[in-house]
Amino acid sequence: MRSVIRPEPATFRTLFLRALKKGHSISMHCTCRVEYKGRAVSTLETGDRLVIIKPDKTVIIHQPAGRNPVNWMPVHSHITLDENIIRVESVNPREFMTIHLEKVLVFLSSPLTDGASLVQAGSEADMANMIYQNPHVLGEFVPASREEQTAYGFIDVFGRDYNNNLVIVECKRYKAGLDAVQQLRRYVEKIKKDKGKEVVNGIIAAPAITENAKKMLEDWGFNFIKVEPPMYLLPDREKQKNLGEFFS
Amino acid sequence: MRSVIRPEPATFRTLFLRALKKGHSISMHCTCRVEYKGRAVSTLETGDRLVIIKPDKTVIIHQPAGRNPVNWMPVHSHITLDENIIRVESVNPREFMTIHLEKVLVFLSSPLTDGASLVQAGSEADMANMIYQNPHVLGEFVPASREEQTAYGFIDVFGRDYNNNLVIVECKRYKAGLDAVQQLRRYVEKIKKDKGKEVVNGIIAAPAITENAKKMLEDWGFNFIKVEPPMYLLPDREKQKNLGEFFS
DNA sequence: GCCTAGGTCCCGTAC
DNA sequence: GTACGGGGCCTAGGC
Repeated sequence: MRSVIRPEPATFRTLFLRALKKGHSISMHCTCRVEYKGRAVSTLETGDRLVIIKPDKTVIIHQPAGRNPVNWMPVHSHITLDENIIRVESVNPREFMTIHLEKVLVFLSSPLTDGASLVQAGSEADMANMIYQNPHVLGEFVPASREEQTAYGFIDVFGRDYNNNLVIVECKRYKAGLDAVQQLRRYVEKIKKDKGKEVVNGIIAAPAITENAKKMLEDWGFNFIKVEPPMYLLPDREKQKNLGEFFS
Repeated sequence: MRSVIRPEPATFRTLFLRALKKGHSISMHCTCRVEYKGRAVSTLETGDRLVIIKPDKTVIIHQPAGRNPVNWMPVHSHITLDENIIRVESVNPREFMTIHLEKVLVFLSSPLTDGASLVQAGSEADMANMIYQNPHVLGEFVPASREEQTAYGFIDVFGRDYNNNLVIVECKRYKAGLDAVQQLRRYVEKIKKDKGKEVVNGIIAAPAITENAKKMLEDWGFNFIKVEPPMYLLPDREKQKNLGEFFS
């Protein structure tokens, strides 16, 4: 572990290359200019920033404000140090970044070890599971399959209503917008066409829906049902994939 | 500017609170556990991470791998230190995060000053500008308005073909997918309906298009035209906003 | 490798 | 404030 304030250029280069080679995590506060060329082109003129280099060769540059990095390079980039210039290169997508160091204010490196991974609940998939296990939240709904792949995308939950009509459910963990309705519409049209069904019902299951989306939903004869995403871990039930039988 | 390896708890608290108060940028490598509750809920068990706290009270936590933070809190959060626990609270959206510090491996803070902002080219807006200034790239196309916010939505480029039919152009800086086609379809349908036009043509202008999207595009009688986003800064031409006249 | 869709998406912009 | 769409989006999951 090393931490050096205002290292001399030679010292910095030694520390930097050693940390890079050993796979340590590097954090440095520095004054620099950044050039990027790849999917777009950009220049960031001189200023003080935080530069992060991870053992997996991800490079992230943060200005002193905002949640998102101002510049970055993806995992598994190729990193070299050329005098006071850090050159970063990526193959796929093909992109380049150069960090022109004017001053290294602080250099810091440590061998961080982290075996944990985030355990999380409240996703759209959790919602789909919850509906599948508690179909009554959608009223007259009998679930049949979950996370079904179609040529036009994934369908969250599949089922029938009490009149035996097909029902397609699109879940959103947040307030549903126009895009959610379009997505549902795409699935319904595809199923109607492919299966030659006259009536296929569509449901948006979400905690809320925007005005415009509600209107478009009604224009297409679909329904919105208010459902909150479950904020707890559900018991893992084996996925049921039987669309073939379902349609027989 | 401070940099301390393995600070004592009391020392850490002093340094942390002082940096927070002074609006310095904090970067620390530490062993910690993280709990989050808000739009979702999550737990990240103990491991070594980089914790960033910015002067604008953004909090970002990075594991030693991957481009994205594993946990974060938005700009303008409320941050307090309670013994060895950093508590972070946000009002909108309402969320909470706690960082349970086990060991501070390195603490680092500096008063970073950065007045620069990213200058970038190659965006979708750049594409729309380029098409507006060089309409011949779309063939028989006469542009009329650009990036027009109308009751029908945000349409990239508007115009007519040589038969005087309305044309709506949707630009994508990357390969266009199903969502792009549906977006175009929505705009075209809206214009047709609201203006009582029989024929409204739709164009996807993008460097490429997926197979399924191409198929859906053709099903709806729209066209794809290959256009690359301009990777250089265009001369800024004043926006022409005359949709009202255009439709008269 | 491509395609599709989710994300504690973030972010700007128009209303 | 909400709504809508872009992003060098990133990332996971299928094929």
